Amino acid sequence: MAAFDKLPRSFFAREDVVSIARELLGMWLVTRFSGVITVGMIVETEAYAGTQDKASHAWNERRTPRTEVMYGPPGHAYVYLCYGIHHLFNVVTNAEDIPHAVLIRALQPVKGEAAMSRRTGKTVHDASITRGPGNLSRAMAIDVRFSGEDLQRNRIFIARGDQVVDETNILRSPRIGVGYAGTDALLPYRFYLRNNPYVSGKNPVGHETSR
DNA sequence: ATGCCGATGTCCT
DNA sequence: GGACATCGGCATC
Repeated sequence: MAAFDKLPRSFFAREDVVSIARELLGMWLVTRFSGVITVGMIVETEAYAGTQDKASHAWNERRTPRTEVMYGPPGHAYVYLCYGIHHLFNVVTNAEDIPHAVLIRALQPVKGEAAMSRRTGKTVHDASITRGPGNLSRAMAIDVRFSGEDLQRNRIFIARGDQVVDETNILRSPRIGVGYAGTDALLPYRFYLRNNPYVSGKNPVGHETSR
C-alpha cells in the first residue's frame, strides 16, 4: 500500500467541486478487497454542485437515507444504484452539510486487469470494461455497500497517478443523462481526456478548458 | 451507424 | 405509477 500516494482529505475539502472534478483526471482509483488490488486511471468525471444544482440528488436540500452521505464530511464514497442495476461511484467534496460530489465516469485500467476481467466477463482489450460509471464499478468491485466508505482507509481510495496530465488534453462538455435538469443540464461540468478510448459517450462534443 | 427497449431499486407525485 | 447521473442486445437503416 505504501507505494500509493493517497490523496489527503484536504484535496476533497475544497469549495470548488468543478475544479476538483477536473483535477481528478489522471489520478488513480484503487480498490483492495481480500488482497486483490485493482487500479484505474480516472479519464472522465462530472461535478454535481449540491442543493443549487438541479441535476444533483441533493437539489433543493433534498435529503433521503440514500443521499445522507453527501451531507457528511468530504473524502467519502457516495455509491448509489442507478436504474435499479448499476452502482455509480462518487466522491463527496466540500464540507459537512454541503452535499457536493464528483461522479467518476470512466477509468483506464492500470493494474489488476485479470480481476477486472473475472468480475466483468470481458477482456481488457474491450474498452467497455471500465467505460461508463456502471461498468467501472463492476470492474472495481464497488457496490452500494461501500456508500459512506472513508477514502482515507485502504479498501477504496484515490492516489496520485504516475504522469502529469497535459491541460491541453482535457476537454469539457455538458453532463451526460441529465436532460431533466433544465438550464443546469447545459453546465459544462463534465471533464475527460482527449482521444481516450475508455471515455464514455458517443462522439463527445467537447471544448478545451480555457485557463 | 443509429435507435429502441427491457432490467429494476429508490424516490417522487 | 413514473422518472431516473445506465447498459447491452437486437432491429433497422
